[in-house]
Amino acid sequence: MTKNYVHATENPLTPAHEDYLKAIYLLAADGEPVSNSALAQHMGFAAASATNMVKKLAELHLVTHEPYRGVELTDMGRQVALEVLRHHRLIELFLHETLDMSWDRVHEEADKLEHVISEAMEDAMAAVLGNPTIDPHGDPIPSKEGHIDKTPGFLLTSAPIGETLRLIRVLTQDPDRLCYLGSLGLYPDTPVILRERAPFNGPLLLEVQGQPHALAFEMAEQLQVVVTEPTPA
Amino acid sequence: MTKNYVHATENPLTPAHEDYLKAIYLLAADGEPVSNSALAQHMGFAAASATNMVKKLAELHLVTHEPYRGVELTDMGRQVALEVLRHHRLIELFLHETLDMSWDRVHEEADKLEHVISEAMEDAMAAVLGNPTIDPHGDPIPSKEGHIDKTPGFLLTSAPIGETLRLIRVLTQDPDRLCYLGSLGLYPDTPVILRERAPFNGPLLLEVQGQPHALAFEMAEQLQVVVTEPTPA
DNA sequence: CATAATTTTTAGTCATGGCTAAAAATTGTA
DNA sequence: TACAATTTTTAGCCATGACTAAAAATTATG
Ligand SMILES: [Mn+2]
Ligand SMILES: [Mn+2]
Ligand SMILES: [Mn+2]
Ligand SMILES: [Mn+2]
Repeated sequence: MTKNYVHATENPLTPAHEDYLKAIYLLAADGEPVSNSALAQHMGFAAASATNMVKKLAELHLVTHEPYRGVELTDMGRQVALEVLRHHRLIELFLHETLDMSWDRVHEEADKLEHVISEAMEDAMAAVLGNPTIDPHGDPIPSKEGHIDKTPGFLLTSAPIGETLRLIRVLTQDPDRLCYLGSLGLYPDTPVILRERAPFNGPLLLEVQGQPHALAFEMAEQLQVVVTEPTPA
Repeated sequence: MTKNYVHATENPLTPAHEDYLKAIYLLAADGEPVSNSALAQHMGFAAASATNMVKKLAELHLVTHEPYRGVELTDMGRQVALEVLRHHRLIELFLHETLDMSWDRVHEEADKLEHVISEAMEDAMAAVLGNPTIDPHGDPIPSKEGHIDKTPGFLLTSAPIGETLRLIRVLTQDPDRLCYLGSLGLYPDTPVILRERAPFNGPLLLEVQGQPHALAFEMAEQLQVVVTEPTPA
C-alpha cells in the first residue's frame, strides 16, 4: 500500500556532502553555530565554496543556516555526520587491528573509505572487531543508532603532578606527530606520570613505562588523560 | 639534479578513467580491438560518453584509438588496468575471507573500493591473505608486477561425461546466479561429475558432493572446469 | 557614530563526465 | 554500385563542486 516512510527524497549525498556534514559536526563540539570561515578552513576550500555547499545542505534539511550567523546541524544532519564518523573510526580501527597498519596512516585511508563502504561491510567490520567503541586514537566510535560517548578526563597540560595517569585519547591526526608519540610509547591506555611542568608553557617531564621524556607543551595539549584510581584489592 | 623519470605528467586518473581501462582490458580478452559500442554497453553509458573518454585516454597514451576501428590498451594502459583488477580481486577475496562476506556481495563492494585503497592497504591485504593468486570466483589476481595467470580448463558445457571434474572458475558476477550456484555447493575447487547433457542446449545433469542437480545450459556456460587427474598414491 | 577591516554572500568561470540529437563514416544488402 | 542500416563521432547541454573577484553585510576601532 502506501510507503511507510515520511519523505523518502532518496539519498543523493555525495562524499562532498558527507565531508561537510562531518566537518560541521566536529567544529560544533561546543554547541555554537559554525562560522562559514571555520568551515571553509577546515575543508581546505575557499569561503565561497563552503557557502555554496551550506546552501545545498540547508535545502536538504541537513543544516539550518541563518545567513551571516553560522550553520548548525539538524537532527537528520547530525545523524548523517555520526554515521560518517562511525565509518571513519571503525575503518581506522579495522585497518590498525586487522591489517596491522600503523596508527599514523589510518586516518588518511579512512577519509577516503568512509564514503564508499556498504552497510554490510560496516556491520562485518564491527562484528569482527567485537562492536568496539574506541578507535586507535581513543576517539569514540558512534553506535549504529547514533549514540556517542563523551570522552572523560582532561588535557595532560592540566594534569596533577606525581599521580599515575592513563592516556585515553590523542587529539592530533597528524602522521608525524602520531609517529613521534608512538616512538615514546604514548598510545591510548598507556600509564603516564607527569613529573614536572616547566613554566611559560615549557616542556612537560613525563615518565612513560619507566622512561623519562620531555614533551613539548603543544604536544601535551593534544593528549587527554584520566587519573588512574589505585586499583582496589 | 635532474629528475630521474621520463615524463612524470603526474597521475590524474579518476575512478572513471580506471573503470574504462578495466573494461577495455576485460573486453579485449581475445586480443581484438574493442568497439566503441561494446565499451559503452559494458560501462552502461551512452556511446558518445565512451567516445569522449576514449579520446582522453588516448591523449594520456593509455590507449590507441583509430577512429571507427576500436580501442586497444597501450602497455601503460594495460599496467593501470591490471593494477585496478588486482585491487578489485584482492578486495573481493579479503572481504570474503576476512570479513566473511558471501561471494555474491563482494563484487559490488570491490567495484567501489578498488579506486580508493592505497598501496599500503593493498600490500597489507595481500600479506594477510598470503599473496593469493585467485579470488573467490576463481578469477586470477594479477601480481604487483602486472603478471596474470591464464585460467586453464574449459567450459562445463564442453566437458566430458562421467569424468571427475573440478570447478575452477565462475564467470558470472550476478549476485542472484552466484547465490544459486552457492546453494548447489558450486564454489571453486568443488569436484563435479557431468552425468548427462540434454540436447538442444538443454539442462546438464550434474553430481555435486553426491547430490544430483539439473543445471541450465546458460548457467553451465559460466562454469570453467578442469578434468581431475586420478590422484596417484 | 563614522569609517575601516573583516566576513559572508553573490556572480560568474571552469573541468569533469554524464546526456541527447544530429552528422558522418562504415557496413550490409539488393 | 546504390542505398539502407548501423556504428561512431561531433556538437551542444547539464549537474557537480571547485575557483576568483566583487558586492554586501557585519564587526571593530578611533
Ligand atoms: Mn572524507
Ligand atoms: Mn581516529
Ligand atoms: Mn569501479
Ligand atoms: Mn571476482
